[in-house]
Amino acid sequence: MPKEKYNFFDDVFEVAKLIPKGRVTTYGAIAVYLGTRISARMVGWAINAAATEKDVPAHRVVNRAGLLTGKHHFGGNIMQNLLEGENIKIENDKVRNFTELFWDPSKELNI
DNA sequence: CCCCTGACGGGCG
DNA sequence: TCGCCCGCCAGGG
Repeated sequence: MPKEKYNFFDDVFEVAKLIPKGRVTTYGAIAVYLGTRISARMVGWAINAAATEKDVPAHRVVNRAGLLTGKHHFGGNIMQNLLEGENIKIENDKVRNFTELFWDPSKELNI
């Protein structure tokens, strides 16, 4: 508990909360926003833990292809259901109009 | 210390 | 867009 080794966990956690409703982002975009020092894989690892322990809209985070890679971890079609509840169309486990719905933190937040 | 795995991404064809 | 290969970093056995 004295050691805060999960610093980047919290970083991903904050960024994920900033994702606007009805928008999606990618693991790589978050990694770049945090400084590239962490790989996109670590972002997925972190967001997984964050979503489990915190209330993070992890369903708005998909891979670069717009594929709902984490849907299996949500269980059933929970992830797809949440996205469709935000007017995001899902087709064949992929986000429809992904490029338009894509929300880049380092571009939109400009930090 | 070594090896494998993982919600990934980029390059190439 | 898809398939294949490689680099990325941390954790578990």
